[in-house]
Amino acid sequence: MKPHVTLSDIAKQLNVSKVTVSKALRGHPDISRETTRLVKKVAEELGYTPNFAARNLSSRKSSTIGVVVPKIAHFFFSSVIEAIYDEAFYNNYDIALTVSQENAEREKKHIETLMAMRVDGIIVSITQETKDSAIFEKVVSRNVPLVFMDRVLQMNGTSQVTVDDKGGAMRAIELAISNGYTKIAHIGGYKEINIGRNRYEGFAEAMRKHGLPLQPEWVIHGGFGEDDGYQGFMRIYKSGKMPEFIFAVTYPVALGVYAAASDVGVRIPDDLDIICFGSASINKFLKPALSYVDQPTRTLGKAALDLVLEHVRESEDYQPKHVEVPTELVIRDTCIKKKLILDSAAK
Amino acid sequence: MKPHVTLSDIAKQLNVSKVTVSKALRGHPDISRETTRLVKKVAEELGYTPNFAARNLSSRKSSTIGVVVPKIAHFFFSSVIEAIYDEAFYNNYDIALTVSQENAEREKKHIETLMAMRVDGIIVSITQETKDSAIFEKVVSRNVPLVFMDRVLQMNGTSQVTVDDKGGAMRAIELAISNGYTKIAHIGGYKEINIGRNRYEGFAEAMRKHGLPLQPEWVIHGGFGEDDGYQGFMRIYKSGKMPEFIFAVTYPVALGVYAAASDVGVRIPDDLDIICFGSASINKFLKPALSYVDQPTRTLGKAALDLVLEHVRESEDYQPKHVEVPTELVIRDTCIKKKLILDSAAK
DNA sequence: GTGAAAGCGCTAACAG
DNA sequence: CTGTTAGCGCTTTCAC
Repeated sequence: MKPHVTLSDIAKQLNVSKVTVSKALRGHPDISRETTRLVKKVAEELGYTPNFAARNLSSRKSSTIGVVVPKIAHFFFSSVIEAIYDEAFYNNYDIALTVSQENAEREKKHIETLMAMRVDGIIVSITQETKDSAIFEKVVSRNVPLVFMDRVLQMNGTSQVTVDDKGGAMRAIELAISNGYTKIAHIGGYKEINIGRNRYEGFAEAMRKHGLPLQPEWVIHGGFGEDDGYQGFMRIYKSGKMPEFIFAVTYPVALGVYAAASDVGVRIPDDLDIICFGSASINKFLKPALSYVDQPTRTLGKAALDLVLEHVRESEDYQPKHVEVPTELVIRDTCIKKKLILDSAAK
Repeated sequence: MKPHVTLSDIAKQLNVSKVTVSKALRGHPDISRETTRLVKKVAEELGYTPNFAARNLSSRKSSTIGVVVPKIAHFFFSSVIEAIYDEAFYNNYDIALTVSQENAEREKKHIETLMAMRVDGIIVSITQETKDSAIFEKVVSRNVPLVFMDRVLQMNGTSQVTVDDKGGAMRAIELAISNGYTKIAHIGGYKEINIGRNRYEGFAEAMRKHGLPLQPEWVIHGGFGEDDGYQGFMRIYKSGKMPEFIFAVTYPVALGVYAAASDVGVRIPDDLDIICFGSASINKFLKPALSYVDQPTRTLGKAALDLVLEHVRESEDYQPKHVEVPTELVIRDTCIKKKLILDSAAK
């Protein structure tokens, strides 16, 4: 069996040139309707499959956007990714998706692979541990459009799509305060990364604004996973000084708090109330379902893709942008006004 | 700025040929250590990035495996995918991941893209609605190694990796029976797809074996998502004939049952007990945590990748394989022996 | 409307 | 050990 049908095979059969076939297949207006029809028919019959490697090499573009995310088994990312896919599909682009597993070295390797693939642009959400921006500088110096998404690095020549982390955090804390809480803890992410830093700052600012002191025992910094939530709670618990309320930096961290609290017999939300940043589709099945600061994942994914494409298309002196999408407070079974209700009941 | 550094640029600078550079960069033993060192040094200095399109075109291979899954925001798939990535990484392969969104048309398009990319092999988990195997026949006829994973199509020339759906389902039902239940319902998947069919058959066979009749009201067939679970429960509920126990075809379906049950005031596991196929990392935070038939997702992903690579490497007359990985019953807070305990307490 | 020529950047096969 | 020769399959000019 001949390994692969090529343009020439079709051309030969029709007694036209490769060029005609190439153009016809791409629907180029140069070619007459009749010829186009014929070419397509024969291509179909022969079972022609274009060779992207050849096409990309020759055209110097790939019509694919590279994506690097730290995790995939995670509601936030898988949801954003679906949105990116949909938007790419709609724009006739392919996505080359890679997963860094929160590992900076892998991240670097993936970006190198994407550049070697000559993707038209790259969207990345950095790992927890990414410090070195060298690889990203390299991307920029190659004139490959680069968009940071959610977890970003501040860099010239790159666009960014983030959520309003600080504002969202502030409103969450203010909700807690308006519910009567004053002993408020924060299990936060690394401060080196924007989402960790900004959510912390929103927390701190809201506290300051309402004259509440920050207790060092009640401010924890760590990673963004369940384990980190578990450990974070335990550190607070063992300090002997229990807060009334915890603001968790991510949904998984909040889940970790649930697990830890349950292990030591602390009841949520009665003994300890909680709110977090982000959610998951399974939240409605949690008892109690977490109230949370909603991150519009689809908006985020779509915005990220639109930004790269914008950059891809405008070429030369494109001015990178920073898009910040707003958050929304969603109230479920935690952080509700029960204290106030109790207070008024006591009267 | 010169768009891209090429082999020739390096070659020129060193006064050697492109071939020498090419070989040196790939660590070919032909080239002396000294030359190799020099070449690599210059490549680094110049910021050389290989061009995969050119490499693939010339070598007629891509060192990448295509993957098509129906969903990504889903614990089962995201976990399997992580395993596939890890195994590919370990074997120096790249993964081209695509998501069909349970849409057969997209699935087809993705497979065409992967073939156009000349991936070395393809792993696919078909959509709920995939009927037509034509596109897969095309893959096989092109001699592209094809491995079906979890959701499979029975086809000559393809390998398969599945879990022991029937056996797992049987054991789940037998557990329920041994716990004293006789009124057992099944909210199942489409019977056209192996996982739906086999889990149903395991259920049916276990029932038969223990002399329990199948009530038509208690056997529902539908999709694999939360909605399907919700609807399925409601159909059973509205039939007026409530079972004591439900076997849900997937974890999301079970979640849908939770939601529906909660909406109509049916308590789980007291009024209605349940078990399901598959789980999720958040299960431990559910109240009650679901007992389930565990699918070893990492094993599945690794096996799928190993199978494609095996096929890729053995070329010619490779005999496709069917690997079936065993399941395990995991007991959490549902389907426990409470009925027996009650019985003995009553004596 | 169509085609001839040239080349994208790399590797395979062979020769030295 | 190194280099020469020939493409891989396609798209781009630019003629006709």
